[in-house]
Amino acid sequence: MIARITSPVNICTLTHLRSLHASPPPPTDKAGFAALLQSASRRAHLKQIHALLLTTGLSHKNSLLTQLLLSLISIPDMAYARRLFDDMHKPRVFLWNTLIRAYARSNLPGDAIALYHDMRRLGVRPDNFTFPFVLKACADLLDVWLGMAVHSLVIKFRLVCDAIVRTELMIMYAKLGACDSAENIFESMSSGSKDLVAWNALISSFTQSGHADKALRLFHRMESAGVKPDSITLVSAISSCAYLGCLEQGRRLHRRIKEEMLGSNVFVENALLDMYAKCGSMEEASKLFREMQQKSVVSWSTMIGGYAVNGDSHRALSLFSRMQDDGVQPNHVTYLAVLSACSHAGLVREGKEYFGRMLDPKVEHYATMVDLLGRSGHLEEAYSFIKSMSIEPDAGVWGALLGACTIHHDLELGQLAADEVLRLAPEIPSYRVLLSNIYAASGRWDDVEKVRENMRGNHVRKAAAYSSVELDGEVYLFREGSHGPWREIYKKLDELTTVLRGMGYEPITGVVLHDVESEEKEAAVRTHSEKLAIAFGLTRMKSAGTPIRIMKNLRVCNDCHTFSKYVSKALGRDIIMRDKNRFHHFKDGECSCRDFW
DNA sequence: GTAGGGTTAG
Repeated sequence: MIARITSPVNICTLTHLRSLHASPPPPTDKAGFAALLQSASRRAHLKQIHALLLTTGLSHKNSLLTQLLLSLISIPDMAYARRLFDDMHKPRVFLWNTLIRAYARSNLPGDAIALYHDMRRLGVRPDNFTFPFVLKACADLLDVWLGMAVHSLVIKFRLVCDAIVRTELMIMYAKLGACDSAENIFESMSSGSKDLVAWNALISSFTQSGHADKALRLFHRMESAGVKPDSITLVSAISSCAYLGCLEQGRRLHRRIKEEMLGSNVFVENALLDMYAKCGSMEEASKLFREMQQKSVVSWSTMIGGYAVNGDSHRALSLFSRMQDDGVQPNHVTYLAVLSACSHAGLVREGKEYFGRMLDPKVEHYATMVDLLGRSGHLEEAYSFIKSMSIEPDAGVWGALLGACTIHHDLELGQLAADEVLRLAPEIPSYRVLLSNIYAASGRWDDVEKVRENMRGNHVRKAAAYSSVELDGEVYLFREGSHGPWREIYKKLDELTTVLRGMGYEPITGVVLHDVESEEKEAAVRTHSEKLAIAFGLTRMKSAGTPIRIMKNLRVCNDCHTFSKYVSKALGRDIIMRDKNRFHHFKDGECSCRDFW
């Protein structure tokens, strides 16, 4: 009888029988229940088994309830799992850990912490398994005080020497932005316990939290210490190069992977594709893409997104159709890349068609559509599109409308979008800057001042603009008007400006938002970080065939854009500039964005 | 019976 119930087919039969006859015979021993639990995957089955279990007087009921709980977590049905847990008599630490882990993994860090508190209140002693889950939850909550409190408990329970707990502590601090604390923990490890996973954990945490420079320094230190990188180390190192725009370093890593047979796989190759794309070299990206033995949906999406930001929307879209011909199913990131390709090229009709093909568009896809409509001048349509949304628009959606209103100088709609954006994301400075830009463009300096006053009052600070250039593997950083040790750069810039003026270049001072005289405005745009970077590139990179590659942390201004076009024409020198949104490939006085950005 | 590191966008 028991043997018959254990096969899945017979469970179906059991359920079927139940519907025909009132009460099928339930399993009578532990093995019977265990087998039933193992083969039941549906919530309804588990609930039936739970009900059956409650009616039996089995001595092993507790271990069966544990199994049932594990099954519920794997579905996952956290609410039901929690009810079951609360009904259990004195659950052991294993179960507490399992439930805390389940909350931490289900993106419910607050529930994980609350459960930890319940556990402590009932006097259950946490162990070395408990803290990795609790620390992950602290990191996800972005709560540094809580993280520090848990750290002190780790010390109290004498678990600070546990390698895994320590790695998790390190990751938590890095994610919380406390890089120094993360490094201190790393340094406190003996060289014996600094294993590859510990190195990788810190390097990848730095990469993912926007400290790519720290990640690369640590990567070099790891190699100096004689630890051989594996594919996971390489992914982080390559991603850091992508973030910083370090093409030379990225190429060097690629060469080493081939020559030294360092462990490569599709993750590493995807990171390389992205690095080439983010460094503005789609030629190298597509060469690698052709050579790749195995391509995942991420490989395709990276290439499509790469072509999109580099201004080659038509290649992006034809790659998208090739991908589908190859039978690769696009995911929501692929669609973001496709829509952004349409947006960068102003392909409104195509964008609408692709959007229409999506079964379950997310809020980011709506934001990209608003960007596409608004950027190409269909502001009212973009606004109606937002109003017709079936999901709640977020700050990104309204921000896209605000950005479009800034481009097309629509003060009224821009004001409306800004109100929504500031309500939803008061802490993001770039949106306030956009609003002040609209006011400035309309000459409303009092309103500009009000926005700035408000930013000061709320301690919201605009990110300082900078540009960077990589030379011989080193990154050189330039800030607006910075008078570093580079007198030659200013000299070069003056000479260049004179030549360009002779060709018809006039500084565009509309981008200067201060209400000042035009001479002062000219002085302000003269030393924008992009121009300093260009002058630096020209003085230090003599080979005319090599393009000057510049990374800008914010959007490039109209004047620097025009300036760069003139430079590319006057000197026959290509300039490749990555800004916050996209690439600008300047060649023979033209830009790949066709002045649409 | 439970634990640490990786790719696209945001």
